[in-house]
Amino acid sequence: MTLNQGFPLPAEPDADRAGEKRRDSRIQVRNREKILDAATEVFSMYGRRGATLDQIAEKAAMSKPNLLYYFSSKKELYLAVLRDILEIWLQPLKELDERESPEREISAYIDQKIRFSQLYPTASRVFANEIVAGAPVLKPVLDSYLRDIVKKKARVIRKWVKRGELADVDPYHLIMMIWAVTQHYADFAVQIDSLLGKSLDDGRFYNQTRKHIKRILMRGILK
Amino acid sequence: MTLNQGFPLPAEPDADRAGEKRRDSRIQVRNREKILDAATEVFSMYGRRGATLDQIAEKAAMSKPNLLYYFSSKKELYLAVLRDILEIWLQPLKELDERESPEREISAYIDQKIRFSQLYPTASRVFANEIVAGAPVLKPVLDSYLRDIVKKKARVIRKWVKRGELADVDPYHLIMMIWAVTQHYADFAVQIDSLLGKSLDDGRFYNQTRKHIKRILMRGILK
DNA sequence: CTTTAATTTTATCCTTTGGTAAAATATATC
DNA sequence: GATATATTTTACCAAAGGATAAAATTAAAG
Repeated sequence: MTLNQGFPLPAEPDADRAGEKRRDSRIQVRNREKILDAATEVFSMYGRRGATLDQIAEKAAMSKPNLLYYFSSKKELYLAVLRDILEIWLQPLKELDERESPEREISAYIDQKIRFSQLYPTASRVFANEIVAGAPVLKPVLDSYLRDIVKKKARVIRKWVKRGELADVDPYHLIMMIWAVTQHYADFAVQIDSLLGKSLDDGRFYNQTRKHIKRILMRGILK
Repeated sequence: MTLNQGFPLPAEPDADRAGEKRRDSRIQVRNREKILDAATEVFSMYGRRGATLDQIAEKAAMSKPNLLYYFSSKKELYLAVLRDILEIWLQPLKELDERESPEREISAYIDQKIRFSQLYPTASRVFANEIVAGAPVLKPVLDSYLRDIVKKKARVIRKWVKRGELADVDPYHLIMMIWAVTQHYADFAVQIDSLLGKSLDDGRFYNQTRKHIKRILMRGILK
């Protein structure tokens, strides 16, 4: 679950220096990933501040100083985790294509979002934590990068409305609704489990949820 | 913003002992409320573990030991905050009445939920934090109290469906959807602000949001 | 094999944090 | 206004937490 393709977040100080340091020995890759996974889990439960390096180190099965050998501070680790998450979190939205029908495109978008909730629930919760906390780290990204993409996609939706293929919905609110509903199943998974005894891990429930969300939303916005 | 009417959460050890202690002098009430408000804010940003008593004390404009005079531990304070939130968070759902039309009732329910997001955004975020963190404290409440209410209300919705007043929706998913969408505007307020430059504090935006959510959802579920 | 570089461990430091003790001050009651 | 009670302040403490130093170990290169 590690992508890390240079995101609009400050890169680690000593990232892509040309060929100065040969990076990524086998063990390097393996350990960084082990740490990132552990960190994602811990950050998802306790947030940036509540998470402790001891806990993360333990979950990654290594000593704290050893962890700090790979990520030189808690903040750097947190940034690395967020970077990975943002990448996969944003991808689906970028794909909305005005040349296709809104029915097809929005349906596909919902599918991808709910898929993300199924595949990366902890990542989703780290993200949720960051935003709920006021996005102390991501704010700049929200204000620039995300803003631009969403604006662009809002235009696509507006076009569909003008073409008469979609009811007269506000594009922004529609996007928010889709985010809210799909992420809810990852972020509030415990609640869902308490009330329904189910989770998206259960394939049957996953599909039922997916279809249900789509049925209501699509009915609500299609002409 | 302080209700605290004996909730299904463990009461403070020395709560309702008959008349042994005369409680709630003027100053007592004022300070407890000041603390609860400060705590709500801090917990909403950093979660239970990330929040610090120093921070809360500072925001409440008193010394830490003074704060601890009113709430004898961080945990007790956290419980008190959650108790208050749960109370107002749950209220609206209890009011769903099968004798009325689903159109009217669900519409009113959405109104109340979005109102909560407008009035108590920080409270909503404390709640979100607790659930995202895996509901370490609220789990028992979710598993019993909330579960029962939701089950009861699911029955109401199912009745509407059988009567043909509502499309064939799954009651649980419908409730989840409403929660997700309405809470989103409080919990992810920063994101909304980044993308739209608006918040529910803005009356115009509040109404636009409310109507938009309702339009799509109601259209999606009414026959 | 040696030598060099990468990785891991052990010991330790300083700051923050939840919480206590006890003295000091303010408030209420008679 | 003296006495008892409630509230606040000051001074601490022990544990936890982020981080560093340096020694010890392992892996890689020649």
